[in-house]
Amino acid sequence: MAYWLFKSEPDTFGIDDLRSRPKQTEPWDGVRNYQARNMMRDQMQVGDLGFFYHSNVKEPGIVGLIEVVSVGYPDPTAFDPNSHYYDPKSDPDNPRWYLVDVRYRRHTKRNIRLAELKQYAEDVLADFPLVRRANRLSIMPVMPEHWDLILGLEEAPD
DNA sequence: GCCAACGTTGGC
DNA sequence: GCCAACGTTGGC
Repeated sequence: MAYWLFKSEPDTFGIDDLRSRPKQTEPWDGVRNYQARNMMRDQMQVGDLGFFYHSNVKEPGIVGLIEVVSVGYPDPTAFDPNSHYYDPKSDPDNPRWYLVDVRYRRHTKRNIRLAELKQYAEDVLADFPLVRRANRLSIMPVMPEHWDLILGLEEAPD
């Protein structure tokens, strides 16, 4: 079982949107970055857990927990000319983009803000990509010790 | 709105 | 295969 972090802009798709979906489940579509694709296609397993992170907002941070409920499979939006995520270079016989389905687990008790996580950027979270400057990876692995630290922060005063 | 960082594209 | 130009991400 592995841990991940999934970034999303809540104006596009936020934790509340996921909770309101049928079965509280949604394909994590539209990822067009090879590193992120590889993680979904090759590494994610059913039962893996993820942090749901809100980016591009006033106070970016971790707002919830989600669960991976499928292994990787081709992203159908890449084949749909009407989709915002359409990629004519992705061939159904040789798909370029993959996704997993994720299910809502819970909101965190509070927004565990990026600014707060950055306080640990020089020590315990030194190799956590999220706290590095100008990090653009939309999906990243979370080491178990980092996962535990962050869940501990959830219980701390805001 | 600014801009740093970084991924992608395409000319050569 | 190099690398400049360009586009996008995302914090601030």
